[in-house]
Amino acid sequence: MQLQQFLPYRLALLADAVSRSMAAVYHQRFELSRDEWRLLATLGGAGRVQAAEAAQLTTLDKMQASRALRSLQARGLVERQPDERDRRHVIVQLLPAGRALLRQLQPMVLAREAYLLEALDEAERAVLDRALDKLLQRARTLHRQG
Amino acid sequence: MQLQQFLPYRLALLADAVSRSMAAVYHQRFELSRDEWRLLATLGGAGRVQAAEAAQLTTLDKMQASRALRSLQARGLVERQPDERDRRHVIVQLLPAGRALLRQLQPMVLAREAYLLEALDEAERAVLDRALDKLLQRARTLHRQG
DNA sequence: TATTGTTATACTCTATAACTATA
DNA sequence: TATAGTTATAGAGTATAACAATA
Repeated sequence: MQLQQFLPYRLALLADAVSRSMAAVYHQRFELSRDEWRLLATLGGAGRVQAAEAAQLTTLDKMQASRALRSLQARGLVERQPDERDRRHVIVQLLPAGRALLRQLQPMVLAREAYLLEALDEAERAVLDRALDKLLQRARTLHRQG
Repeated sequence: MQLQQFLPYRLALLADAVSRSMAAVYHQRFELSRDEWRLLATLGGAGRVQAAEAAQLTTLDKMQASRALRSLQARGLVERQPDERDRRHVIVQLLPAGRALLRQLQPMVLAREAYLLEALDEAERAVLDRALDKLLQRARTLHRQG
């Protein structure tokens, strides 16, 4: 068995390298954690959402989301308000400062993503796109079964 | 921007799900860490190698490799001996117990990898194979440049 | 009694660098 | 003085569950 050819290993290396190349922007340059960056990006397209919804959209659990949102609020980037109709819920939304930061950050990470994808032609991108979905589905099936 | 369509996010989710589906075997069933599993798999195909070589083949740094190898030795799975020609070097190799464990473990993870890849036809696998390499190359370029 | 979100805590990983022994 | 490997340690991330407020 060749570890270098083992799909899980190759995916781990790639995801790690890609993640680091993005973190160079959102972490080193904007001092956001990965979770904070994910929430910011999601809230940028989502308007007002419940905390649980924001967590679900970013694949964070409620605890990770809670901590990241608290930190974003402390920096004045997002607002958290109790939902008046059910005060157990918290409604989250970007503040202008968050929007401004996102307007700076987003083009930079999208440019990096574009640079990565330039390695592939249209047909290859289409195959990759479907392959990632299919593999994810199967990996989750394996994971559910233990 | 849609986080769900963002390549780095999708790769992270996939690599994480795939990694968990493999850890279900090597970790939960055989009580190996990811680093230990990587070293075991590599030593299975490599014979006697220097510690630094083993580290390089598994993309671990010398500290991670040192710890994982110590733990594998403590369990009687690998042997570490000083190199008589240069006693700063450590030569590592699998012991029979390590080989036996690998013979049990390897078919299980390879079966899981095969199940994942069954989601794709031959042409798709070929494209994925090249795409992963090309993306890794570009991600590393980005990472080197900061 | 159940649900949402928060807090506490312990555990694992990671990163940096100091240290040991050999050369 | 340089190298291979080990050890120490601090920081970040992760996982579980106890907890408070509300329903």
